[in-house]
Amino acid sequence: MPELPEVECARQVVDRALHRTIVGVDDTDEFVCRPHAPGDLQRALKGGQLVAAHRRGKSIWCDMVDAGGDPGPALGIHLGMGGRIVVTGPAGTASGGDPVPVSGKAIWNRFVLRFDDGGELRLFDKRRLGRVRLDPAIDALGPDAAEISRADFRTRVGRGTAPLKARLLDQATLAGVGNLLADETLWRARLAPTRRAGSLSVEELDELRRVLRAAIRRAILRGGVHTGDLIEHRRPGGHCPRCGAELVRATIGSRTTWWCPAEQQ
DNA sequence: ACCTATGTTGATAC
DNA sequence: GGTATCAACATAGG
Repeated sequence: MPELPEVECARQVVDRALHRTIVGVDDTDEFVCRPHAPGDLQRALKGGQLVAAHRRGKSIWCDMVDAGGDPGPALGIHLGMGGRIVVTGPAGTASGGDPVPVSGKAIWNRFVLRFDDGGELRLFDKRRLGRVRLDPAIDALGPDAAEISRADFRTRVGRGTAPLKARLLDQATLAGVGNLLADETLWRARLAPTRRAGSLSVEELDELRRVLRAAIRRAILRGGVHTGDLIEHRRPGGHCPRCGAELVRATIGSRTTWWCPAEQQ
């Protein structure tokens, strides 16, 4: 599920793991922890504490201190296509806070921090496309989609010959927009995903930014991008919930894309 | 068996 | 160098 709204919720879950001493690390999943070797993360994290959880786009990273209280490497967490963060409280207490109960095989816990109070932070990810690494390259990401200024949005999004949807999905342009949020936002803005990004007027770009920010806020409040008004209609035979026209489907930016051919221009 | 999937990335070709 | 495209990644579920 993870696009920006889901990742912000996950970051808030990570907040509950702060200031707890790490006594155990399961970093044995070589795909999720790549390019680190098993044991690398354990050595870097054991005995330390997470002290802050940040997010930019779909990436989370945590500031660390070591056992002596000195700054350590940052711990980067990416949820991939379907990862979730679970943080449990001290042993014997209810597992805290996760809005949707997560249950499944232990093998789907791809990375685990165990704290001295008996609680854990887990990256639960059936699909295994999530990722954990030290000192992730956050600078490679564009500005966060929920924070980007109007001026930056105009110059970064409103250029180039790629289809508008591909531009929105480019995390180096703008961080946080995924496939569902892109379709929902373009539908709300009445813009065709096939438009060349550089062909948008300043007015269209400002409106697109306004609609995107509203869609993000709404998704955070309602529990995820899948709650968007268009999303349930993204299926064969689906119709535009505003005008009733049959939606069309195509692959744009190498992702499945649905839109209303009558309204989105 | 075959297809699709809310993401990222490295290779490739302009 | 910048830009754009897409297969590959690992796995589950329809």
